[in-house]
Amino acid sequence: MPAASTNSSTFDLTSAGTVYADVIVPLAVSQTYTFSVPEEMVGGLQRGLRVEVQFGKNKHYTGIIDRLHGTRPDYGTKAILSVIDTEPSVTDKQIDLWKWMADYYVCNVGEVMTAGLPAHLKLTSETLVTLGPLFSADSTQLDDEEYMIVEALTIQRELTLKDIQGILQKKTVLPIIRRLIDRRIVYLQEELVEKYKPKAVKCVRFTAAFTEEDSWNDAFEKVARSEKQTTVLLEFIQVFRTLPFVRTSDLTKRTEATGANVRAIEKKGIFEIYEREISRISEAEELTDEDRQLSTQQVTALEEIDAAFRDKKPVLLHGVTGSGKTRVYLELMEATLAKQEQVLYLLPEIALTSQIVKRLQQKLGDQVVVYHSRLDSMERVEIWKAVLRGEKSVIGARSAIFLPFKKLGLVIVDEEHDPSYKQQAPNPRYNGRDVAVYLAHTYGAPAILGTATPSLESWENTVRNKYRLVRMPERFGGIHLPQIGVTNAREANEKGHIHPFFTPTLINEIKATLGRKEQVILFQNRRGFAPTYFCATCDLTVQCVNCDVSLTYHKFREQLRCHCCGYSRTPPETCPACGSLEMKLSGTGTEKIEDELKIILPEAKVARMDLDTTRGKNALTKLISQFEAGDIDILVGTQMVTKGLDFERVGLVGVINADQILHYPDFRSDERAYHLMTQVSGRAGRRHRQGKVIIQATDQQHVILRNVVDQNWNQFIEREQTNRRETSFPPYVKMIHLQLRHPRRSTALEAAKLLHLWLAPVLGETITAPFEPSVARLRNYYLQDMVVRINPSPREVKRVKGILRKAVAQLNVTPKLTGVRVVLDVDPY
DNA sequence: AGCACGCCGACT
DNA sequence: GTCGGCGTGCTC
Repeated sequence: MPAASTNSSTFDLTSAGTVYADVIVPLAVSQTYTFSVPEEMVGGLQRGLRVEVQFGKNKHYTGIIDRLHGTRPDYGTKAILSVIDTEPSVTDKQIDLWKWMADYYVCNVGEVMTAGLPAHLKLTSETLVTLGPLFSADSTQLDDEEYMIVEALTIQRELTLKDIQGILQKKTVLPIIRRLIDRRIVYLQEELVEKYKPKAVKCVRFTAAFTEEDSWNDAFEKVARSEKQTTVLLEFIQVFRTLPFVRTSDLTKRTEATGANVRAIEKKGIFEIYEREISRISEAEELTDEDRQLSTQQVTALEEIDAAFRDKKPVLLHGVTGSGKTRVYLELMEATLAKQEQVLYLLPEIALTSQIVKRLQQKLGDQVVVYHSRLDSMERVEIWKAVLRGEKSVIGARSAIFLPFKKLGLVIVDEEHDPSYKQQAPNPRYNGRDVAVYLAHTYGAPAILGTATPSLESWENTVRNKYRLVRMPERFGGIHLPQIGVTNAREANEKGHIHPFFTPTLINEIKATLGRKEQVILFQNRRGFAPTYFCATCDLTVQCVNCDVSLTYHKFREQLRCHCCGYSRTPPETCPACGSLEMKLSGTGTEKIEDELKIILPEAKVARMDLDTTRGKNALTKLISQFEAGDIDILVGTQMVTKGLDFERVGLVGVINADQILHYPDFRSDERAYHLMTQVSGRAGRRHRQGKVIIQATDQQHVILRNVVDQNWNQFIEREQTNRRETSFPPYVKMIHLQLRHPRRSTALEAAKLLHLWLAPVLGETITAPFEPSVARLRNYYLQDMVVRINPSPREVKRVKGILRKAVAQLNVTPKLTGVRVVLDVDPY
């Protein structure tokens, strides 16, 4: 159902009278707006060009030309103020995609444009301009107007576009700013960039002469005179087979030897000391995959994928962890690049720092760029332009679907099951995976969705023969499945047990793992120290002032914080209600786990990975590099640790509280639990050694846990399909979620009731009555929800979306209820 | 999303 | 008498 594309080529600009342009403005308005084109601008205008327009009294926006025509509207038009581009910044295909998204996700094109166009390409009158760091007061290159701006900036560090309009005594300043930006003389809202250099660690390996086991006797003879060196050599032989690399520090710490001892062995020609640059692929063992011949499984998969592509079918690649999917992607990517076509490779945001990205970049070189939300906006624009010229392929997070591909030849969506492909926050609430498949379709490009744990949606698409299923059920040579065990979480809370939250089994395994110089990942799906702070006398829980949630205690800042709106306060010492002094904490977050570990294992280096520790631009990369370098023994984290982190030295993964994951009030809870635990298990052990996974749970016999332990995907999916079908949930129905928001609860409720009154006769049983979500107030807005579940046939979906759109529009013109915001979420997560 | 217009309460 | 509260409607 793509929107019809109306190109300027269908309209003869030269023979007509006044030319009009329908312009998309980056606002939540439902239509395009028509501006007249001044005669001198007519030549060279086309769809996709950015123009400066005045919208309302004195707001200037960057708009995109959608259509040029000669039909005079029956209202007065303003003239386009200036044309910002000489070549379109946005392609025909993109505008069509924007419209399709607005239609599918029931929102406005302007909202899609806001999400899709990098900030630097949509200047508004509020934008701040600063002098670029490269500017060297060489004023000879500047014309008068440019000089005046630069002059003003040297006095006053930043200017708004309004200021500049004042300085130049004219309204049209964007083209001048554009020229200055292109020459890197000025920047827009420059962000602080903290530079982080990945570090190198010193590692030890045998020289070529001593690689073989039969030469080791010679080696021992050579070091026989030194007790220390002998110990070091013994230790090395013990560990080097099970570890992908051995750091000098691994040897010295364990043996009480010094770096000098290791260097002495190097001098004797036995060891070789080399620098291992962390986060870069430099080691032979990591390159072997690409040099190795394709396995028969990979060859078969490629053939099947090829056949599916010839049938114009997207592929769901169901490959277990370690089956060698990445190699398959690489083969496909290389073939696409060889045809001078572009590739879009999507990954969940967090996985973009992973080794997979480095592996792809290593193999494909500078033909690929990485695009994600942590880039600053100048970097974004550079990538945008390179992609528009057709020069680059992209590895990116969901927002990469917005890039202006010139000739897209392949789309890969890795970890397709990952819920973070769905945008939750502002409109458009799109699913990057689904948009990517549609995008591929519009280019006639093949699409491939890969995962070890397919989503029910994609699985169902293979059942309905919309997607072709390709399986890779076997692990690539020598990689072991982790051994998964469930321990009774109650043991951790038994009287007399000294380590709260940790069962004896888990503690012992952590110690054993650290003893082998391997690393541990612990998963706890809650950040902060404790999720509630309450009065032991009257049971009052300290709540957020803006939201209906309890505040989480953060020990680091000694603060209570709201995880919904960011509100924070110091913890009250006495109960705000009864004045009691007995204020207590309950529940467990990552911070508490981290704290406790530091007490139990004082010599271990413990770090935490959650939203709080990864906020800065490079904080995440830094943490990952440190973990990879072995500067961290135990990593405690939320969801983040489950995704795409492939560390060679992780020997143990622990799930602190599986009950929390298993008993989540949501139709997708079983699926999410299965995915989460299977994915986190995949972090344990790689090819050097079998990893271990320990799941702490009260309900040890929970059917999902059994499936995870047995790695029995077939049983899981069959049961889940039956459940969803019997209870009418996606993928067997199409789900649309409606949420109403208003500062007054009564108004929100009244609006919800009215909307339901209108919709119920048309939609019948398919719409629920309004209900309050579990968090009934958010950022001072009261919420009312309704859920629509309909037959997923395209015609029915289209009909219902039309009805919903109309009803919402109607609500927005109903007296007293105009202030009620309605949010529609199609295919919610 | 802004922003102005407009119609009711506490102040110089 | 006016300043300003935010409900309402419009932006080509």
